[in-house]
Parts: sequence; C-alpha cells; structure tokens
Amino acid sequence: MKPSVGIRDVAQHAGVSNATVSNVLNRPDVVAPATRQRVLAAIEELGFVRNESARQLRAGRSRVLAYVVLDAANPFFTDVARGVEDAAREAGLALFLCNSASDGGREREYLELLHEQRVEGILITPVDAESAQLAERGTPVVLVDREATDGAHCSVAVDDVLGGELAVTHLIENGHTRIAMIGGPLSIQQVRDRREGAVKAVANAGLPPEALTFLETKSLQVAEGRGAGERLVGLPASRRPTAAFCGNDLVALGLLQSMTQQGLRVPDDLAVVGYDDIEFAAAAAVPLTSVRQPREQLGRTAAQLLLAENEPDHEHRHVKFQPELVVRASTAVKRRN
Amino acid sequence: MKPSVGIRDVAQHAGVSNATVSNVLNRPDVVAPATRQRVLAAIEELGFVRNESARQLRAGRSRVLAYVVLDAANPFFTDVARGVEDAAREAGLALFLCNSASDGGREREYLELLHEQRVEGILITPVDAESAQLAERGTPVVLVDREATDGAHCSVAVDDVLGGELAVTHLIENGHTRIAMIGGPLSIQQVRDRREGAVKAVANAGLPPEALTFLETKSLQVAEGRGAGERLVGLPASRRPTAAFCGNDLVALGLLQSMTQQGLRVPDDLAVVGYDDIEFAAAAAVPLTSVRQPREQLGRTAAQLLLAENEPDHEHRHVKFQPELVVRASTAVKRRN
DNA sequence: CTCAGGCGTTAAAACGTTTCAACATCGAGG
DNA sequence: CCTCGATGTTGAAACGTTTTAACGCCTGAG
Repeated sequence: MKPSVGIRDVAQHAGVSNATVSNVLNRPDVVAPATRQRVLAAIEELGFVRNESARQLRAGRSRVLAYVVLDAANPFFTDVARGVEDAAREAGLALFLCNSASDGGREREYLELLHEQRVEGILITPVDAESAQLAERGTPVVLVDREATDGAHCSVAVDDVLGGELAVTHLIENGHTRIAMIGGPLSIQQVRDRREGAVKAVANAGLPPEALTFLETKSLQVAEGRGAGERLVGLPASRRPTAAFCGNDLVALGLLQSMTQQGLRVPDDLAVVGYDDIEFAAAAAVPLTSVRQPREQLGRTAAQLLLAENEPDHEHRHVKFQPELVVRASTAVKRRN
Repeated sequence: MKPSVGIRDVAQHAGVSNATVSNVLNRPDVVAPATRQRVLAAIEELGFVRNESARQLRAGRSRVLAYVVLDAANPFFTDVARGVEDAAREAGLALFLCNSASDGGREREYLELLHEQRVEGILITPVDAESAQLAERGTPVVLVDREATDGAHCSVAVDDVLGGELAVTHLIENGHTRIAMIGGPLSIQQVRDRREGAVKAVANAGLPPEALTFLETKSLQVAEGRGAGERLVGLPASRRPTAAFCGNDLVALGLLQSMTQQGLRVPDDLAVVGYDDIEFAAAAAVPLTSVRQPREQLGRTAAQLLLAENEPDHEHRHVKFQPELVVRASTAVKRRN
C-alpha cells in the first residue's frame, strides 16, 4: 500500500546518484548504455513509479490538457473532444475530460482545480456568459464553441446565428408559417444566437414575427424535447406550429420520440430540424434534418490555438466556422392533402 | 504569464507567516477571524492560486479520481461516468475522464500517467484481458463492467452471459431460427460473454448450433453496424438470418440504419436486439429492443468500492448486477404472410 | 501576584523530483 | 608529458506547499 520507493532508492539500488536516474528518465541518450540498463533494471525491480507532483513542482511544466465539457452525454461534445485529443496527442500531451454538466458550480470547481494543478492549458465550453469570467490566472484558456467577448482568450466557434437562419429559412421555403423554436435556457449563448438567426430568417422572408414562437426548455437534453412535444400536442391544431427548430439534436430526438408516441407524424404533422448533426440524428425514427458543425475540426483547432498560446508575441485569435444544413426526411416537403 | 505568486508572498503581504496562510487554506477555523480576513484579502489582491503539485507532494493525498473509459462516444459509458461522478463528488473528489478509445496503447499511457499523478484511485473499463494486467502499483484500481479474473482488484460487472441469453431467448420465442450475432472484436470480454449467453440460449431451446452465426466486427461502433448490415443484405434471402443480436446499441443503430436505407423492414425482414439500452435506443428509427444495464448504479458502486479500498482490512469484492430485457418495436412478433 | 492552560502564530523540516555547475575520466593532439 | 575537449556522473540547491512541535500571549483561577 505504501511502497513509496523514490528516485534515490533506485539510485542506491543501481549504485549511481539520483541525478543519473533522473537523466535516465528524461534524457536517456545522455547516459552511458551500461548504466542506463542498470538503472532500468533497478526501476523494474523496485517497481518505481515516478512522482509526477514532484516532477511538476520542480520542472514547472505539466503534460496534460483539460477540456471542461458542457455535457459529456451529448455526442457532439465527445466528438469535439476527439479532435482535441488528436491534436493534444500530437503534441505529446494527454487529455483529461471534465464534465460540468451545465452546472456553473461544478464548472467553477473544475476550473479552480485545473488551475491549481497547473495543467498546460484549459479548453472550455462554458455554461453561461458570466461563468466566462475566466480571469487570467496564469493558465491559458481557450473557449470552445463560444465566441470570447472580452479579448482575454482565444476562441473557436461556429456561426450559430447563421445556423439558425439556415434552419428556419429551410422550413419557410418548405411552406411553414407557424414555426416553434425549442431550446434553452437562454443563458446559453448558443441558444440565443440560434434564436437570433431564426428571427432573422423570419424577417428576411417577410413573415410577421409571430410566425416564430419560442419554447424555452431548462436544458438541451432528450427529456426536455419529450416534454416540449407534450406541450405542443396539447395545443389546438389550429394554433399548433407545423414545424419545430430544436436547439440541438438531443432535444429534436426527444421531440421526435414524443410525436410518434402520441400518434403524430413527422414531417407531415410537424417538421423537425435539429442542430449539431450528431451521428444518431441520421439513425433516428425519422432521419433528422440538422445543422452540421465541424466537430472534430472545432476541437482540433481549439487545441492548436491553446498550444500556440505560449508563443512569445501571442495575440488572441477568434476562429469562426460555418455550419451547414443537412436535409433529411424529418423536413421532407409537406404533402398537400 | 509568470505570476508565480506563492504562499510566502501572500504571507509577507498579509504580515503573517506562511504557516498561517496554509492554515487559512486548509483549516480556516483554527485561525483568528481578523487574520483570516487579512490573509484572504492578500490572496485576492495578489491573485494567488495554490500550487496543487506542491500540496500533493507534501500532503500525500490527491483530490481526484480518474475513469479510463473504453469509448467516450458511447453514451453507455458517459452514463456510467455520471454515476461515478456523483459518488466521487459526495466524497469530495473530482473526476477526470480519460478516453482509451479502445486502444491498448493509449490505455497504457493513461494508466501510467495516472499512477504518476498519484490520483486517489482509478476506475477502468479495460480494452482487453491482457491489458487488465494492472499490476498493483500503489494506486487502487477498480474494474468497471468487467469481472476481475485475478483477485488483485475489485470489480463491478453485469452478467453478460445472462444478457446474451435473455436477448436470444427472446428472439427464439418470437419464432426465429436463423439468428446472427453481430459484434466484436472477440478480445473484448463482454462480447465473448454475450456470445456465450447467445449460444446457451440456442442450446436451451434445443436448436442446432448453426442456428446462430457470429459476425465479427472490428469495434462496437455505429459504422460497424452499418457495414454488417450491408454484409447481411448481400446474402441470399434463403440463408439470411431473420434476426440479429448486436453487441451493443451503437452497432444495432447502425444496422437499423443500413436496413431501412436498403429497403428492408425491421422487424419484418430482420428483427434486431441491441445491448445497453442507451437513451437513443428508444428514439431510433424503429424503437430498439435492448438489454438494459444499471448504468449509473454500475458507476456509483464502482466508485464506492474504490473509496473503500483504503480501509485497513480491505478485501477485494466483485459485484455483479443483473441485466434486464426491454422489448420494443424492433422485435415485434413476426407477421406470418 | 503567580501559574496553568488555551489560543493563535511561527520556524523549520520535510515531500521527491529536476537542474546546474562542477567534477572525474579518458583519448587525442600538440 | 601536458593540455584540451568530450563524455558521464554527481552533490546540492531549488520548487511551493503541509505539518509538527514549540512559542508567546492572554485570561481566569487560585
């Protein structure tokens, strides 16, 4: 339980100094092959495991990146994380994932801990705007899927206003004039932006603002989509929207499920557009029209920005990608009866 | 960039000794309110961030648990992770997620790093049996969703043999006599166990062993399910199985997608059973019959075992849960033409 | 007025590495 | 034979905390 065999035990056992052991660990080429073997044997024999705390304390650098994710259960974020990890790995760094689960408190705790750990850098998709007061505390932070408002950080985002516009324009082109947007909470920047895009689309088409109603949900999870579905079905058919634009695919899938469960047809009774185009969107009950974001690339780029943060004359950059509408059955053109 | 303000800077600024600052940080109650305020003010003013490496080096304990997950993109594991995190959080620990992505090499790297970090404990769903040579290296390790073969670790598992048996028995009861099991690689213990259960079910029913064919896939991801679907459709209808039992829900969803895409109907042309009962299973093109595992509980229990590992007279325990079949449309009884 | 005891604070010794300048050793070049 | 540079190795000083035992001060009891 407490082996606690240190570098000096190894040194003694191999008949060298601790400096030599350290060299074997960090600059194997600088030590004579014979000695190196001897040291390695001693390490093996004693079951020595290097103490990273001590190493980091002295050496000053860490070998890990962390990504504080908004919702680990959302495949969108795990896809982004894959991009991050690929880039991190190329730079010889490991990636720790932390799940804030949309909870500002947890987020703060994780950030605090990561700062204390002196990780090489932190990627974060923040819970809300105010949590983005990520005061400069020595550890570089890059915002993912969110545009940095102050100039204090790099950020990588996707144009959510455009995404919302694409989605709702598509619905309008398909003849819908009563459209619901389902998502929330509004404290999430993405939701606000996507809604803004939706409003813009309605205006562009010359429709009255009432053509779009906003149904706020507590989160962007499947259950909320189901709940919204029930609310929708409760409406008299004359006032019920004929199309829904969902804040993300989870909500859309929940909505879909609730519709078929209650005997309504998609897209005939309700057309549905999701957001993110996660892998499950295409496999849904009715394959889901969705706004695709370059997920892996988002993560990869974010990691690269983070790694560039140490360069001498660094200036914070803000990268913005374009989303893309992927049309599937859930918005197939409405059959006229 | 390099503030590097330490505890002694704070001490000096507040006119106390560093020990007092340390006390404010760790035992606030022991220091007089007035001094405490002064110190806190100094901390705030200087933007001091405690160095966790130094703390851990001296104090010996860490405040984090890690879960090395087999596939972060599989919602099953993120659900397990939620259970883990809940339990960890109750014990005042943070959780770092690491994704081995079914790669033995990555898994080894993460384990090595975590050992070096001296985390409080490691949870792992190992890639394969040999990787489970998780030599005792001082940090407690608990196996998740896998039974520990040697007595060296605690483990929390679900009875996969029973799960396979439940699934295939259900198919047989529905009249199927040509059944495919789709999953892999066989190096994964779960796949082997589920297959064993399937074989058992066939034997129990008095069917010949040929009633079950095994289609091995390279991984348990959606794409593999799609690929398997294409292979199946390529078979002449007379030899094509009438039911498929998939190694997990991702594969099942891929299979489903491939079926509908190729114009085959589920369950009429092919009944499908998945495994895990992830949230998306119920929202699939055809709601998926699946074998449900107690996901959160799995994680929660694993974390509890891990935390109990430090008790003086600890004996390794092996908890095993029972899976449960959830029947949905994808195996609705075959219509006789 | 003295003394015991509680309270708040502190000096200094760890913790296990990395790193740096210095130190042997040796073969080659002058 | 001396010097020089290259090659390997080392002693000791950090790194920034926590912790322990001791210390001074104050209060209330005797």
